[in-house]
Amino acid sequence: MRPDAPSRVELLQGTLDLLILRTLLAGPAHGHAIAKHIQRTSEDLLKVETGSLYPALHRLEAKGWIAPSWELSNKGKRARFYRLTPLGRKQLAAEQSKWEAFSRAMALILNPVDPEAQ
Amino acid sequence: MRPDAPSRVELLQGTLDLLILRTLLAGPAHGHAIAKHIQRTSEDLLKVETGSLYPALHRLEAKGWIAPSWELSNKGKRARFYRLTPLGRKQLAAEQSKWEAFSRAMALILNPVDPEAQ
DNA sequence: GGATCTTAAGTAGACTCTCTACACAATTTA
DNA sequence: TAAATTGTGTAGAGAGTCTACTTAAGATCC
Repeated sequence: MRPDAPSRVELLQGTLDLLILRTLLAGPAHGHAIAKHIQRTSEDLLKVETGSLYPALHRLEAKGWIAPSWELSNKGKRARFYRLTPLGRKQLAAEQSKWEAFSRAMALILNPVDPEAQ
Repeated sequence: MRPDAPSRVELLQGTLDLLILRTLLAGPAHGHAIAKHIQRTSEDLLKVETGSLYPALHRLEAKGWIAPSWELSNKGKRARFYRLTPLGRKQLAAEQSKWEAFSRAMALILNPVDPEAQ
């Protein structure tokens, strides 16, 4: 058990969908595993709370971007596995480019190139 | 007058404070000018609506990060100029590094390096 | 047998922030 | 006189994340 979060960052609103969709690109997974993957892959910078995770999964399912099925986890427990739908792949691509645009816009403001910014 | 937004991106919640503080680092400015600076500097990717801008300015003022004073704009109209306070500079530094951490975390997930991600 | 830990899914409600859609006022331009 | 520009502001809706719970089943330990 890790003593405590190194320096956790709160999720910015609107980014969780993208994180979930991107995680599922590697293959189907259940909620618990998705959250762990995000936390581990982000080197513990991000942590998805269950109160954010499950509503988000239901939201994505309702929009037809992911599809669920009950299966057994590798610990032998019943778990709801989600997989990306074709629509979900399109959404992933859209959200990814939206993120890149936003990220670029932030960079433009935080690190201005123009010299007249006195 | 520009025909229409090229491809505008919505602000992610929690980033406007950072954008405002960073803008004021270049010197005092009034609300209208801050919004225009953000839009122009981001190459029209971002646009701050007045319904977001003014509540944000009042929020930052209430927290002691910016300080207002009525002055005349260069168009000769009364305008509320805000300047960064010392506390505001600290906050700017904190939010900037929070953004960088978050941005790095997103990159880790969107572009995983590890090859076992099958 | 009972207690506790781990794995897994879930809800309720608070909270924050951005947005749309307005109102208001002064000045300039047509 | 009308309309555009500059500038500040509010009300209310909507979205999404958080804290703080609840429930359940299997595993482990005493």
